[in-house]
Amino acid sequence: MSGVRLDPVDENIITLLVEDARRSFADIGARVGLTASAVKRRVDRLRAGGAIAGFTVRLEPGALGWTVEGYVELYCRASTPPQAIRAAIARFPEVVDASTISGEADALLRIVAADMQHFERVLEQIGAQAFVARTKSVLVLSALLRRPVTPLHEAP
Amino acid sequence: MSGVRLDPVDENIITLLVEDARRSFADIGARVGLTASAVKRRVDRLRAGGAIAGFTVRLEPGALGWTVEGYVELYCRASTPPQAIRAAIARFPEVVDASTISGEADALLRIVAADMQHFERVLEQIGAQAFVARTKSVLVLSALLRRPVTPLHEAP
DNA sequence: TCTGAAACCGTTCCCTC
DNA sequence: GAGGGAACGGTTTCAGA
Repeated sequence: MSGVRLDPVDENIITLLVEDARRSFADIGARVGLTASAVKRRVDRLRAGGAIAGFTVRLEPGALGWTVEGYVELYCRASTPPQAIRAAIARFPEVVDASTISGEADALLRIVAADMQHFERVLEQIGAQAFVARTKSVLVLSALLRRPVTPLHEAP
Repeated sequence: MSGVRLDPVDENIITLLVEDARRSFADIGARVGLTASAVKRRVDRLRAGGAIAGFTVRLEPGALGWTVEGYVELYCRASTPPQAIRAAIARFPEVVDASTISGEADALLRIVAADMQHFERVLEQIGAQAFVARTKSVLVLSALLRRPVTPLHEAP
């Protein structure tokens, strides 16, 4: 699956793109010691290999009108397939992150809502799904850290 | 704080940039009915207003060698200031997301590690911090959904 | 892996609405 | 205040060596 080998130059390029994805290849090349076309070829290879999934914009939820954030643990009825969970929650744009997890709960969702009433309504609608036995939620009080995933820093 | 007003054209532009942040202004303009310079002015305004925090690359953790992911609840000793938590966990590059939360625990961390041994070692080191009373962690079994935050879809 | 040239794009300025 | 159009300089993207 992960058929990509990254050398230190690739990691430098990725780090620079994490900081600013609209940096020019010439600028990146000047920092890593390559020409623009050499950088482009490496980026193309990283995209083809799947290490780079795409380029996107970092948005400020607060500035877009999203002021309430919370996590919701989902406890599902016996033998609910993960795909059923996925299909049901994908209909809610407020769910920005969802994983099946170990432990007592079956899944953990991260929800971003415009305000508390909005959050509550989404929570009710999710709790009303047929496969949901119960939910347990916590609100985010303040964001301490929000980092993109970067290349391996050192051997574990 | 959120001194930004977004009209439907702004939301279209942001949606297109979420899909591909390296799209040219001319290409975006052709899709929203503006010229390249008009699009640039709007993007500049969105950046200045804080709605757009920057441009970045979407990476595939698995392809970069990160195979284990988990959530860690932090239970801290009485009156640990959030900034102390932040300062301590910021030293671990494996912590990609951290928030103070309501409920019994004080903070929730998301950790991305190379393998299970790596995850365990990070967990031990975080648990050994002076202000940490105990931790409770769950492993991510599979990612169901991973979405970027987008503009308001409809009125809440 | 680099060079070079052509096409393309980002950026700015001025004009119009 | 916001968009259109043109012009300049830098960038991307090929070919070819």
